[in-house]
Amino acid sequence: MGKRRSTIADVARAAGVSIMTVSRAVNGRPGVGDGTRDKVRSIAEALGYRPDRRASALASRSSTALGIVFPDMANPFFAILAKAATDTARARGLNVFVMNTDESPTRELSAFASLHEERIEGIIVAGSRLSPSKLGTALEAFADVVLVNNSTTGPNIANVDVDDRSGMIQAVTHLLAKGCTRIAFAAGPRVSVSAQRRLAGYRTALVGGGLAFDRRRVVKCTPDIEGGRRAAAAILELDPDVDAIIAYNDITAIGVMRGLADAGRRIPEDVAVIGTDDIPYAALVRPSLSTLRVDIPLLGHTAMSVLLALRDGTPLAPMAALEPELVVRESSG
Amino acid sequence: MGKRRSTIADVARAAGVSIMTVSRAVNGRPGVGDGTRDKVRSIAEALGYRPDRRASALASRSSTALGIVFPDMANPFFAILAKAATDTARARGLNVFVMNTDESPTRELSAFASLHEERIEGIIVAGSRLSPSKLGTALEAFADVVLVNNSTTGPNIANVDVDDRSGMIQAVTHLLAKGCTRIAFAAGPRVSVSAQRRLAGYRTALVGGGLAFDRRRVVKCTPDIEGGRRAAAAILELDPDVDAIIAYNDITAIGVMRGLADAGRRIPEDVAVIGTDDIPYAALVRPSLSTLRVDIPLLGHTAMSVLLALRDGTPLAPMAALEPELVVRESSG
DNA sequence: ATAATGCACGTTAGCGCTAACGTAGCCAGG
DNA sequence: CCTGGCTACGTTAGCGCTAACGTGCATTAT
Repeated sequence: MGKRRSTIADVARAAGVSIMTVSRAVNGRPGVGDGTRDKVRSIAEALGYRPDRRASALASRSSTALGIVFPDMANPFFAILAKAATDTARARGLNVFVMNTDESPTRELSAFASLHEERIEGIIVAGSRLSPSKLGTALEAFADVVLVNNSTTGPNIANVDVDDRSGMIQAVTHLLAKGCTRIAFAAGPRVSVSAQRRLAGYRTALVGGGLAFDRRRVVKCTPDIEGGRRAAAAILELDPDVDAIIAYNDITAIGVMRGLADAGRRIPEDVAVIGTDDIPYAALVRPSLSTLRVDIPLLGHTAMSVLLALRDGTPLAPMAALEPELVVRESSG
Repeated sequence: MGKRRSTIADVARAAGVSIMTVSRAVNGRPGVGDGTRDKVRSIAEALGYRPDRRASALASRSSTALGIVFPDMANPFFAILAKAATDTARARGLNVFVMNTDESPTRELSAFASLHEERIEGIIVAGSRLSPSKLGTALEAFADVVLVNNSTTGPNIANVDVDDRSGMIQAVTHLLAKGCTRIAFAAGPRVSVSAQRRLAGYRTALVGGGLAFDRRRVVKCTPDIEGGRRAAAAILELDPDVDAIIAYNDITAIGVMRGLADAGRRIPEDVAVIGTDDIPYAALVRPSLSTLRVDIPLLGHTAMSVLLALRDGTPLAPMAALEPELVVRESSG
């Protein structure tokens, strides 16, 4: 069997035409007669010819690969987001490099560098852990950028957001109505913009409800199960009579519930818990988790659609933030 | 600001050397003096030069990008596997295209085609949904292949496996010891090799335990929560007195538990349930799920390490299959 | 002293493809 | 009849990089 893969030149030779004609025929571009196009295509098929996207990108100065960067693929929120985004891209024939940064700013920068070395032009960044200025600088390497849940702006940057503030207000209001007065916040990573927005909503709603905002009730933590567990322990130490904990996201909330259980607290009788995102497991854990529901596949699909529109140069209206919806389950029932 | 990104030629000009010297210096290859190397590197840095990997791949006929293909990124098993695999690759400076096939053989083939167009040389395929012959043909396009949980072999193919058969025997034996006699299997997709292996183990253990193997107790299903729910309903219809259900994987098992709950069955009093994989949520759902524990990050890391070894031409001993470990929790306690 | 070696670099020829600009043949209009 | 315009191609010159093979010079062996 012929080991060497066939190139455009092989097809041209076999078809008795020039390589430009093959290029035009294979890419469906005008300037080829119908008969010639069909003939070239069937010969290409017979030879197993597949265009080399790298060479094509190099020559045409435009890539068919995209990138997506986020902190943690083991978090179902990002996994589902990335799934929706990559599926949307693939429906258009575009491949995507998926970069997991493990919550590390350094690794996030190195992901951007790698993507730039691949001469990727369009990327989605979800849940950046970089400061706005560092992020802004890093993003200059890309022609089109979609930021999910981040406020950094720029000429080449579009933003797709969840209305974290509003969601948080819903959560706090619900807890206040339940009679909770000692509401703590397992706040996630300080560098996360959504963490900051959730904190702002938390504070606004507390004050609006006539309660004092107490910075000591805000405990930052890593956004995973273990971080939630540690946050719960820290909160209990500061205020053993805490009666509600809102968590940065659902996996943190799950950790918080474990931490509370370890300390012998009943949920929700002693302490109510609310998460954010409504990952599929939120409804399944014990007790089932109240949370701020976000349509994650829609978010991912939207982010990619916006990126594709930027790429096409299609003008697009600024997006309204997605409104989360409070889902009350056992953990705050 | 200079919009055009700098190329190797810009660096060469600025440093007063040839582009080959820049190439050698930047890539840390021999044939450059220490002083020259440092000087070139600092000038490259100052100009913001980043090598173009596509051009480099084209010229050197070797790519620094890899691929990973699997059915469902929303399944934590694959998300965690992919995370471990991509992290291992990135530690070596390699980027990876992540392809989600949505359980569709057609999309799996199209993923391979896209990867081939990117002239990817090494890929990991986990949980292929293709027949051995179609898979074998599709994989000829790649120089190095690692198959996770698939028996297809070939000159360029390495296999990394979980010992599904053994795991299944542990599960059935445990249920037999509990006194279960009507043990059904929510079997997952028929095309999945691990489903076939789990079925074989199920059958062997049943017969070994003195029970008859009844094909009607094997109900295939999509490997997700909804599939598990439907499988449970189908199993209850065929045998209302079923006393145990083993599921293809943990998310299927979670669906099975929901289906049983919908039908008013108590778990484990009426029906015991056992899953496979031990995804992080298995321990957290209600009731907590007995499962066959697999070290998923290790599996992903191993798969990528094997791929990198193949790429390097490092000879490697054939791998022993990873042994799953039965974790008994409430669902079968 | 002289040839043989090794090292630090430079030059050349592509990798597979496409943008941009040919060119030849055809048809319409004056 | 010629001009102009169109279509269907072909030719040329790269994209940014590296493999392979120079070249010149200092060092060493003989």
